[in-house]
Amino acid sequence: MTKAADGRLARGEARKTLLLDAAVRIVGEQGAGALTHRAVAAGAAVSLASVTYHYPSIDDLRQATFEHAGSRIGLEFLALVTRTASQPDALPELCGDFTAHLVADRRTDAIAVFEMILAAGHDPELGPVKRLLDQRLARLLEPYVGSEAAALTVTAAMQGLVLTALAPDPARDPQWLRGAVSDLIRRYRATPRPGDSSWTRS
Amino acid sequence: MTKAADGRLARGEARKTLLLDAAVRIVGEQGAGALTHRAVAAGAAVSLASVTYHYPSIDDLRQATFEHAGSRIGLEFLALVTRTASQPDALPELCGDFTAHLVADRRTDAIAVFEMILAAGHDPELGPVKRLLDQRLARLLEPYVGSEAAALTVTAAMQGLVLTALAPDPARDPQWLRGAVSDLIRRYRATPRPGDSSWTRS
DNA sequence: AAAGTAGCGGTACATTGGTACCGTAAGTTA
DNA sequence: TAACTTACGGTACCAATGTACCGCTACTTT
Repeated sequence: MTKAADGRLARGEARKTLLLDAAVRIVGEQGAGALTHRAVAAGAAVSLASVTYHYPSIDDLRQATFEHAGSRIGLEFLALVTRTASQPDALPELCGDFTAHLVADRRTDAIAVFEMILAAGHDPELGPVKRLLDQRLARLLEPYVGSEAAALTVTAAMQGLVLTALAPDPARDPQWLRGAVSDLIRRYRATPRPGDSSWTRS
Repeated sequence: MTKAADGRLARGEARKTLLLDAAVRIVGEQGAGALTHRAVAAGAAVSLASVTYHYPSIDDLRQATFEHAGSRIGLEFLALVTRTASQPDALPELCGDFTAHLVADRRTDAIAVFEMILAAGHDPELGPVKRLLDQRLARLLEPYVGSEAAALTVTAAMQGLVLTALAPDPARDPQWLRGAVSDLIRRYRATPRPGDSSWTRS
């Protein structure tokens, strides 16, 4: 065989993960503007050259960071929904819990994802990354809300709720997001039955 | 009276508006990271010192830019809702039109507002600015959706829809946002009547 | 063993951008 | 008219940053 296991490559991949974890933390805590080669090097306690070696240009670093953050959130959400596939009625509450925890923990990867979404507005290169994430999230909701179009709408609306909850507001109930998200999803449930009490809010 | 009209002050205010208009355009087109004293000076065709005179630090410039963008959108939305106060049933469609136009025109002030919202996540100084805008928007929807809490939820969800629509996606129907927004608001209408055909989607 | 390559530390250079400073013209107040 | 203030234009300094380059080490292939 022409290629065997290269210990160096494995080490490189591990280093990349280390760098991207640090990068996501930086973006989440200080915004996309703070993402620099040097900041990542300092955050991961490695040399500048190690960062520029794996991500030569700042655009490389940005894109990889956003993909990393997006895939982390996406996979976690996938795990959640898969876990509850047997109990579709619990989906609204579970999504509420999921997003509430995301915000309560000030998960830097969640914030980083929004930085990416926004950057996609004026950086065409990031558009596909955002669309892929949206489609993954929407597909999980599709069985519950009925159509792909409705799933995309709910996905986008959920992002809006999370975005608002991310801005600290001492006057707002910390549990607001949980209720708002579950309520939102419930309102988009497919085939509403007018007599169903779970359709209208209690 | 100790103070009379100072022509210099009036000129300064006019210059400030000129600067902020350029600043909003820059943020909307290139993101918050591109907002620099020099970029604004170039965009407004004035000297660098003129920008640093009115906004000595970059934080001053950022905050003023975000307030400027937020108030522009807020006032426009206020005008829309006020204009239609006599026909509350038309609100969903009008909001759909409003947001659709915002995105279709790639309104830089709209994009700038989102940059602000996101920046408020890690910049406490911008929190109040965002809250003020949200409250203004929510108050306009409150009569329609019934409660302040629901109005805030709809406001946040709308922002999510606009945010998604701002990222260019050739595969998505340009009219998607209009329908999604009006549908969203309709789903949050107060005291839904199950038999009403406008409640369920056609 | 020889050659090649991935990973990475160190250094350096040019650019960008925040900010300070100086001077001046025009308008305002005393 | 004299003093004062606003609103600049011009210039410069310094820190941060993107990026290129050199060289060394360890691992892999031949």
